[in-house]
Amino acid sequence: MSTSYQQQHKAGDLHFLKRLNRSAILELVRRTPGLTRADIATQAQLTKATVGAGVQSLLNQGWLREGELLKSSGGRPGRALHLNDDNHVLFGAEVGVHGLRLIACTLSGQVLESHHEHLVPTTPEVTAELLAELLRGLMHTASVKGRHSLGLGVALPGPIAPGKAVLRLAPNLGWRDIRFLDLLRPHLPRLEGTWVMDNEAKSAAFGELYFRTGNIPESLMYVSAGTGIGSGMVEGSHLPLVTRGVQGLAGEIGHTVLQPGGLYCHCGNRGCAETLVSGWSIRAALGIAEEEDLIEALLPRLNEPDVQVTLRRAGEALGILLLNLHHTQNPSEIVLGGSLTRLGEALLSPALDYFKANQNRLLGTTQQVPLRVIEDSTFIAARGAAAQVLASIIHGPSDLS
Amino acid sequence: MSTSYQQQHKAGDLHFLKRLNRSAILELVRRTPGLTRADIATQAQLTKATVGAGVQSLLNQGWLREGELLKSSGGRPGRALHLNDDNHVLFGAEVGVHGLRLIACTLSGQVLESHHEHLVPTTPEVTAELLAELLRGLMHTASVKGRHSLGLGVALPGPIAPGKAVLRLAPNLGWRDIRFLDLLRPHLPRLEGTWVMDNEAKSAAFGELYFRTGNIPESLMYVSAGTGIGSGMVEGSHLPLVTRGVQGLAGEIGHTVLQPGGLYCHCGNRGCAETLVSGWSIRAALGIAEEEDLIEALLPRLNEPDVQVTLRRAGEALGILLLNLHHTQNPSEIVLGGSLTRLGEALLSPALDYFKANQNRLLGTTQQVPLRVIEDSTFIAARGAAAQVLASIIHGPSDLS
DNA sequence: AGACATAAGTTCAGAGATTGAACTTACTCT
DNA sequence: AGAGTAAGTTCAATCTCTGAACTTATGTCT
Repeated sequence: MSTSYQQQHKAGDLHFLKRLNRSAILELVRRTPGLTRADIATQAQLTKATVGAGVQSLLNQGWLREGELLKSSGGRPGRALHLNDDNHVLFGAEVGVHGLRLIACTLSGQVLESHHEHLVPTTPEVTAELLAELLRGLMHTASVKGRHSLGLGVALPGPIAPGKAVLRLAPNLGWRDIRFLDLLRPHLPRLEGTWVMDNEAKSAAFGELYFRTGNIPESLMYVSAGTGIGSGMVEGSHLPLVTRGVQGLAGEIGHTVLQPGGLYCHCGNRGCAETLVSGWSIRAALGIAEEEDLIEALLPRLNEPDVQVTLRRAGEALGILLLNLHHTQNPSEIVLGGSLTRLGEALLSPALDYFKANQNRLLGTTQQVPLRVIEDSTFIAARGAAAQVLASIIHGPSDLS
Repeated sequence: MSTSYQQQHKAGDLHFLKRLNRSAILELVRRTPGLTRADIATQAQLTKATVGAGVQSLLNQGWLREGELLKSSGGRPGRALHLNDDNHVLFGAEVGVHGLRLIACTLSGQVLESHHEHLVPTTPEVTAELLAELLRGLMHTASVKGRHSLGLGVALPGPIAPGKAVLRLAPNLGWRDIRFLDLLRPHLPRLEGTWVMDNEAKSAAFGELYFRTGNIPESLMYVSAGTGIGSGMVEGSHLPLVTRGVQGLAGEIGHTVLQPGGLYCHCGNRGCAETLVSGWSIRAALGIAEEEDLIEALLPRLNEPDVQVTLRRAGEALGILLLNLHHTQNPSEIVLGGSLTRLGEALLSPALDYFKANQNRLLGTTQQVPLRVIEDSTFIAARGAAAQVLASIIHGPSDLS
């Protein structure tokens, strides 16, 4: 199951058609900044007249701005069009196991303000209140003030019930069946626009695809390696959809079995990927206490043999996990993030080596699936949640106010 | 990457809108036979006038037929609408490792004719010629003759290059980079309509979702357990899309690693799922020759201890595979097919038991993902390929001639 | 049986979005 | 300076959907 921007099997009236064309124009400019009206007419297969009218209305509403005059190739030069980054603001937040991350960004994903609050979240209610306070702080900064808010996206560390805004489970927070947005809303009556929430790996995946310009991959998978292991898959370069699954369990790759009959996992099954590679399994293997920051504790110890062995084994498991995703969903691009990437080569080399060595076994080609590692993924999920807000407005039923 | 029915980021003109509304009406009646014009107007959010005009044109073109007068609830009774199964025919075929399967079916997926030719395909060219001959035979049967052909779908046992009609690899046929439709076309100049080809598990998955009426699952996964193991995932109940991946490797679950450092697979890697559960691994474990039919050889031997142990181990691996898919893609429904299902309980019980025992570990719910086993999956993929033809016409750019 | 209520389906003038052709604008090349 | 080319605008024509009025067909109440 995917996020659908139009759940019903609706047909369309003229108003719908107009909206569709406006959002097609906006998408084209968003993906290829500097397009001219003539370019849009060609690519969207609309007439110059329709595009002219559509662009004009998007200019008036503050979504687009006219840019420089382009070089002529023997005729009247075209006028470049760009997203208008000055009028709107998107808010994104992530509730993580070790802290709250917040950002405010523009239509093109440019970060205006960000904040990372280190803390271990307690109850959903207290966390919501604190997050709301921090968001109010962001709203009143100079670079944000005066902009029209399009909405707020919240990324959470666990599966979300599809279709409902319910966090089903966050094992590392001890939360279950939380309607987090409902807890947040009373504290933020002034934050206007669309509110959405999603799983952190799915938000991250979405943002990595959605804010990209130029050549957009057909699909993208984000693997989030932290306390647990999760993934998010986005498909469709033109209208990107996040795969969720009936129960929101899509991407719970930490609980795919890699070692039948292996160690017990906290989920009760044996041999889950998380028993081999995850923050908690590394802690368990090396005896690092919950109170210590795992990464800070390990970085000075990377030369110790037992640390090296532990990370190499974990890395090998991560490599297998990546290969299994390659043979299950075969994304156009893989992005690896989460706090564990900060451990560097000791963990990543075995993983990337295994993946490279085995990804072409079936087809015998030399084509490599691009795999990018994000060293600092602090605000990736929060920014992705903001991207989801924008997408739900552009592709959703609303009217591009 | 998914099959997209409109590859570009096109916007729409009035003609597009009309086509969209016609196909929305057709889809509604297809999914809910017996709908009235008034029902359609409600569900598609169109006015009675628009629906009336649309239905009239679909009636004239032979896609719909008027049925019985429905019971009135205190007003004029509505006229039931149904797919018109009398005018069109869809052709579907599967090239399998042990034979060719062909069907001709109606718009609603009702099989008109079918044929199963047992043989081991040789070269692509010879196979194409033979398949063409068999298809011509189907075209001239009484129940097919006179119908307007909408096209042909061909299912093949290997990954297909996305966007191109190229079979990248069929390990069990020894084929590589075959443009099968191009080989077939010269022999079938009279078979009109849209031609498509796809991987057999993907075709099967598509057909299982697409021809269903009533409550349509949001997604469906078909697991094909035969000589090798493959899967196909379809998402979106309203506009179903098959997940393919950049290289067409999505669903190659036979080569996900279940046992790091395990047995060597024919792909060169170690511990692939196929080394634990597949036609060839069962043959290897029990020493059954290629020439023998695996199923026929085993059915009389199900009481033998070594057979039971082998099948139980294979079944357990299959159970893990299903659970891993559950935690990776979380389909709304799983359908298990392929020749191995004919082995019955000995193989299936361990698989289904493991899946049932572990699928709810994360959320702690009691909700079960429906898992259906198809005992006789002979024509499932061929019929699915026919479904893909229909879908490409209804949702594609063509005009519902 | 007849009158009334209710709901399905049709008709048609009107609204609204895209179109295509003609036109204007603006730059390059000779 | 003039011809050529391409971008963008204008506007009457076209096409589809809409909304309200109308017709048709059945159930229900008296």
